[in-house]
Amino acid sequence: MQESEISLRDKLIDTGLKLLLEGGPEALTLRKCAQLAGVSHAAPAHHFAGLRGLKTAMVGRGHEIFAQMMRDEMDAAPKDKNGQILAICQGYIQFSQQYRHLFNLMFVPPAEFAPDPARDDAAKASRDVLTALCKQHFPGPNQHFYEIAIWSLVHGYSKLLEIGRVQPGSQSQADIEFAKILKLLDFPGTQ
Amino acid sequence: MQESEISLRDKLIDTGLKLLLEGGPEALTLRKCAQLAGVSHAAPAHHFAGLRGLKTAMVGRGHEIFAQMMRDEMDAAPKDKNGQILAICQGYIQFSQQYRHLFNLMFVPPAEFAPDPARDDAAKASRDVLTALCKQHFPGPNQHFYEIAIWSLVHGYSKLLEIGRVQPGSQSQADIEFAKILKLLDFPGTQ
DNA sequence: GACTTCAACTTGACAGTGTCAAGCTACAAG
DNA sequence: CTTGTAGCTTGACACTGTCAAGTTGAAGTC
Repeated sequence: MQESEISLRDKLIDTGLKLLLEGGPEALTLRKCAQLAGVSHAAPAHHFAGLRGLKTAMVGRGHEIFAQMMRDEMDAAPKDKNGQILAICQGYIQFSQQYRHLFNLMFVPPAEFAPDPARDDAAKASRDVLTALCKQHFPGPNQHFYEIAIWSLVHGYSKLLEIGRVQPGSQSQADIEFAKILKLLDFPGTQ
Repeated sequence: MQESEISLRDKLIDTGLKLLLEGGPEALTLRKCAQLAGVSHAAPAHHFAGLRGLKTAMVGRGHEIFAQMMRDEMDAAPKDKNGQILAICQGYIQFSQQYRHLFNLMFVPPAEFAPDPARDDAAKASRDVLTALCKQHFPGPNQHFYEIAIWSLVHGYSKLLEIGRVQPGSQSQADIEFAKILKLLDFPGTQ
C-alpha cells in the first residue's frame, strides 16, 4: 500500500541515487532507472527535464543529507571554536567519502544542472551551516575570507582523498591528518 | 609536409584537447575526434584503449602544461617563501581556469583512466613541483602536512572557483582573494 | 622477384544511450 | 455525457563506444 503511495517521481530519485552510489556516474541512466522503477523508458520525461533534471533532483536530496551530516558532527563535538570547526570539516569529509559519487555530482558547474529552485535552496542551506559557524567564530571584516579558506581547505582535502592523491590509511586516519593540518595552520587563531 | 609527419596518435590527442576545451566533456567523442582528424570512426582504437585511453593520453599532456605553468609563475615571483608559495598557487589556479575541462579530467579517480606509465610520470612530475617547494621551505617532520595543506587549499579554491561557488569578479581578483587567505592563515609562518 | 607478415586503417554491424512525437487510458471538471 | 488532461507507453531517431572482419601497403624473408 505504502509502496504504491510514494510517487513515481520519488521512486525515480531513489532508484537514481541507488544506481549512482553503487555503480558510479556511468551506471546512472534514465532507461535503467525507469526499468528498475518498473515503468517504460520514457516515463521519467514526465517528471524531470531529461537526465539533467533527474540529476538535479538527486543533488537536492544530497544537500539535505550533507547538511545534516555536518550538523550531527557539530552537535556531538565540543562547542568551542576549535571543536566546531574540526567537527564541520569531519562531517564534510565523511559525507564526501560515504556518498562519493553523489558528492561529485553535487559540486559540478551550474550549467550541468536544470534550473531548480529546490536544489538552489538545498545547496544554500548546506552552505549556511558553514556560514553561520564563521559568523559566530570569526566576526569582523575577515569573516568571508575565513569562510572561503575553511571551505577551500576541506573541499580540496575531500577531493584529493576521493581521487587517491592523499592516502591516509583509513577514515579515522584521515580525520587525524586533517586535524593536524588545521592545527598546523593555526586556523582558528586561538589554539 | 610537416603535417603528414605528425602521427595520427598525436593528431587525435590534439583534436581531443580541442574538443574538450572548447565544448566540454560532452563534446569529447571518439567518433567526432576521428572525423576531425580525417580518419574512420574506428581508427582511434589502434592507438588508444578506447575513449578511456584517449582521455588518459590527454591528461598526460595536461600535466606537462600544468607543471610548466606553476614553474613559470614561480620563476617570475620573489624567491622568498611567501612569494614562491603564492606563485605556485597562482599558477595552479590559473591553469584550472584556463584549462577548465582538462583540469577536471586530470583530477578524477584513477579507475577512470587506462593504465599508462606516461600519465603517471607526468602526474608525478607536476606534483613534484609542490613537493620540492615544501622540501625547501618546510623542512622537518611537518613537511608532508604542509604539502597536503597547501595542495588542499589551492585545489579546493580552484574547484570552488570553477563551479561558481566563490565568485571574485575576475582572474586578478581571485589572485587577490587567495593571497589574502594565505596571509590570514599565516601559512608560511614567517610573514 | 615472389611470398609472408603485420600494423594501420576501413567498413559494417551491434547494443546501449537520450530524446522526441504520437497514441492510449483513466480520472476529474464542466 | 462530454471534454480535457496528466501520466504513461510505444515506436522511432540519431548518436555513442566497441567489436569483428576485410583491405591495403610497406617491410622483411626466402
